[in-house]
Amino acid sequence: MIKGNELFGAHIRRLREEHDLGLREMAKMIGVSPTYLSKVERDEFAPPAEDKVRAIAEVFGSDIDELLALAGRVSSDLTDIIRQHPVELSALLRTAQGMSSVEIAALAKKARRTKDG
Amino acid sequence: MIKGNELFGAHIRRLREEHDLGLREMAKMIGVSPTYLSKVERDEFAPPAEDKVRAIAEVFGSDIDELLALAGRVSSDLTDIIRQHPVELSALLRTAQGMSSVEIAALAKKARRTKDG
DNA sequence: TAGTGTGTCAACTAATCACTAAACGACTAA
DNA sequence: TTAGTCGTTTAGTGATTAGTTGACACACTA
Repeated sequence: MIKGNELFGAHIRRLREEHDLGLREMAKMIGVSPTYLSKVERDEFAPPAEDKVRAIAEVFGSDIDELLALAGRVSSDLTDIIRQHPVELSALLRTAQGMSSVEIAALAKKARRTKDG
Repeated sequence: MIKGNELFGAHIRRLREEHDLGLREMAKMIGVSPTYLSKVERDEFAPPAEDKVRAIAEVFGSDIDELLALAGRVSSDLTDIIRQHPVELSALLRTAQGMSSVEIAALAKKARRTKDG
């Protein structure tokens, strides 16, 4: 889980320490230099590119979309989906603006029924 | 309306010619150089940044989200919305993947009812 | 006390993005 | 016939993104 208003860097540093993982070791796992990871973890550098964020999510078993959001990004497969029906999906998303997570989840459920059944 | 599989550049060139607008004149309206617009229109350069695409949509009265989609982009306010509820909205969008425009429009309508009460 | 592991600092960099300036040939109108 | 307009060509540029390298100080331990 992501704590309060934890920034991306602080969040992954906490995860890394909770998993007793060294900086160099983790850097190797996600394919960046230790120096870079250090700066990212202290939020001195902006969060890395999408593929690196995905690698991090995989290491810790985090939800990819949630971690990408914390990194200020949106998964590229989602923007691809929007570009296929820009008018309708833009309207849908703007309506979802201001709704609660529970309400949106209910809407997603309704969508699944519409699609399957 | 966007024709068949018209690229961004070809599309805005057609719009411009239909409106009897000169290249230099339009370039001035949207705040770029004529050179740049010429290259964009022939799809030699990638579509411009979001603000320029918005300016173009305004000139021709096009739907902004539709034109942004043709430019390979998604409005930044939409990605902001997604980042506020990444888990739920990602699920919703992936479910919408493969649905028809009509089905998605119906879902958006349902959402509006949910929201308003 | 030499060696190893920890994170950090300063200084760069390669690639991509989003453009611009100036000159050019073809055409038109005066 | 020269001045004005059209879109195009060549040759760049400044800003941003997404990182890297190598040296460094500190703590532990054999």
